[in-house]
Amino acid sequence: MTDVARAAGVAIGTVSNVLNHPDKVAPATLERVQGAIAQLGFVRNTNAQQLAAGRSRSIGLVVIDISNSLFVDIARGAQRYATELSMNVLVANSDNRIDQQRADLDFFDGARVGGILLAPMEDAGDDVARIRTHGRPTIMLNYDTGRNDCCQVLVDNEEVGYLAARHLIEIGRTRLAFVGGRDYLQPVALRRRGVRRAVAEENGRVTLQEIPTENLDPPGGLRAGEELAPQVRDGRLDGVIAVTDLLAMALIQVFGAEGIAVPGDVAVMGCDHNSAAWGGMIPLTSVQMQGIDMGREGVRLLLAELGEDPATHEHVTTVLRPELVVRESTVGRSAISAASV
Amino acid sequence: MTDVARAAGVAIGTVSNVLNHPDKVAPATLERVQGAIAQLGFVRNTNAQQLAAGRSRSIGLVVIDISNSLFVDIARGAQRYATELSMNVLVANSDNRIDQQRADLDFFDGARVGGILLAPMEDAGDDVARIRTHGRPTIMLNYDTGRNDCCQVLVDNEEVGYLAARHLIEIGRTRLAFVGGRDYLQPVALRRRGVRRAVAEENGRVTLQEIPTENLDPPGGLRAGEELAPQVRDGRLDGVIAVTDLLAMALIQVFGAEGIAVPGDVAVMGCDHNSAAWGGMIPLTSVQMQGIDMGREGVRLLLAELGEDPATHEHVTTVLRPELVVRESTVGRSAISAASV
DNA sequence: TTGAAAGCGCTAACAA
DNA sequence: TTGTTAGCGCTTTCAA
Repeated sequence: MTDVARAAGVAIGTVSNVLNHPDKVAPATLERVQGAIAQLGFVRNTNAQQLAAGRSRSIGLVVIDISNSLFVDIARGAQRYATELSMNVLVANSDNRIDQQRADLDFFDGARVGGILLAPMEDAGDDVARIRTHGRPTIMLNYDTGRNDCCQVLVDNEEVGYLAARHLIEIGRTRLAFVGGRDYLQPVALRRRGVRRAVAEENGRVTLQEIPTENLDPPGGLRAGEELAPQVRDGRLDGVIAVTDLLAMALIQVFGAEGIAVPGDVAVMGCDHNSAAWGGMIPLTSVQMQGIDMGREGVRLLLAELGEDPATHEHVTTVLRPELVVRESTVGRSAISAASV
Repeated sequence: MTDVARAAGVAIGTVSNVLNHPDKVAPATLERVQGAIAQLGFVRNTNAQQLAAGRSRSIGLVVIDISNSLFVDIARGAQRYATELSMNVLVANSDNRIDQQRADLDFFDGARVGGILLAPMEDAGDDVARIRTHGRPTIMLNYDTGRNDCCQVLVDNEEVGYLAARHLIEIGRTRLAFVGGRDYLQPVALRRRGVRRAVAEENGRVTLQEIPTENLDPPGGLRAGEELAPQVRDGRLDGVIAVTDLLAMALIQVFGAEGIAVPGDVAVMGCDHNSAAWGGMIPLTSVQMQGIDMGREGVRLLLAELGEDPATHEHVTTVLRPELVVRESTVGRSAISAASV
């Protein structure tokens, strides 16, 4: 910056003003300094800037698994909104490791970012508390701490399950199964509850069986599929809600191999609109998790919290409404325009 | 840090030594200072540290599209290796926008990271040159500038095409088609060349037709599939190489809808082992692009360049060998153990 | 409107 | 082995 000042024949403080308060600088000087900046290819040192200014234009985003498309969407949404506000989002991927997640949080803490967005897998209460101690707001994405100890952006996972079950019921399916996971995972428990509610509303006209699986990966789906296939043939089952798209795709694979038609014999749908399950033979009906909105809203809440007095700040929780995405696996090809592929 | 010094009853320089040169500190003092650090929950300010030290323990990774699993793998590989070296990788996603890519590069330049890994979509020569001017090494991943103006890590894309075609030939397919894109995309041109070479080696025993598509997305694959389906029925085609996995999945989808058996009537394979195409009805044979290795090698080259005198540094290009991944879409279920699902 | 100078929190050379 | 101190590149008063 000293070089720029010399080249433009002004003092270093003026260069700083050109960068930070261009309105406080005479037009002629401004132009001269900007010329020098361009000429020298000057890029200001963010470290020094942050150190001197004591504030940051960066936001740290820590996601537990970047290979899940929900988190990619969150990153995208956060990034786009931050760009609009001329802020920056840095992404750290914890690669499904809880110790890495802690390291990522500490890194951003050390970098003195303005705030942190955290999309965790499990509870990270201690880490968040520590970082908050340092005066850095942290927003939780897609995870309900249940403690009202930070702002949160959630999707109404019970509504996810409800929407899924309603959809199957509305297309005339009456013998349903809910496949997936175990209730210690927050989203599983909530989606299950929503499914039950939708079924209960039908006063016995619709039946529901629940098939837990060891985990949420395709192999679990294959086993569940083998268990369910005979029921489909016997007419005891005509609609399946898998708690994740990956599970749904695995089920469809098994049904296909067993000669069962989807959605003819059985409609199958997922619940998290995961692009890792796209491109399959049968496009999957699912429920959109609003990742883009989640990232965007996270940034918004973060900035709101940054703008408030920490002493009086009240944590807010934004709950997003999920949306049904209807594709072939429940209604068949006929009902969908070719354009939607 | 002043607080830590006071709490431990030492000078601030000693705290710095504890952090940076623990061997230069008496064990008793060391323990006392570390105690104070833990007690106060002190996290050192990376900005100040980098400013004072003039070097950085961070690496910036700029990827053009984080929703492509190759780039996710690259990030993972880079991250894991950097962690081993107690360095940090920050990821910026350019979201397929070239101006965002430039902004990302400038951001890392401003943050004075140790070096930059760039996995670009198109040429970014100007930007890289500018950043290099600032003395920051930049390594190109998965893109050959053809100018030997920086270190590069590439996959032998001609070999990708060759491996793909060899595989189909080895399982007895003789009437092949290469589907995909246009040659202005580097990987497409190279893979096509590899396919041609494999076919040429068969001295006319194998035929090859080439079907360009408008882009590399599923819709392009649907159109190509409709063009090819009649040929399969006539027996004029028994093996297809799609230049991307997404294209391959779209082809399989069309063939399925037309009642054509894969791989019975026609074997179909992709070329980039993209997880966005997993979970489909028919697991896809493809060619592994070694993303993890690419990220890892990128970090290695970066550190090597950082360790050398810039004046004498010679750019190196590492070319990774792709690997065939055989799954059902070319050899059927029988040939694969159920475990591989 | 511009210039001068005091720090931001840390590192590293040097002195004790 | 520990303490002292001069910057690192910038922002931001305050004075001119």
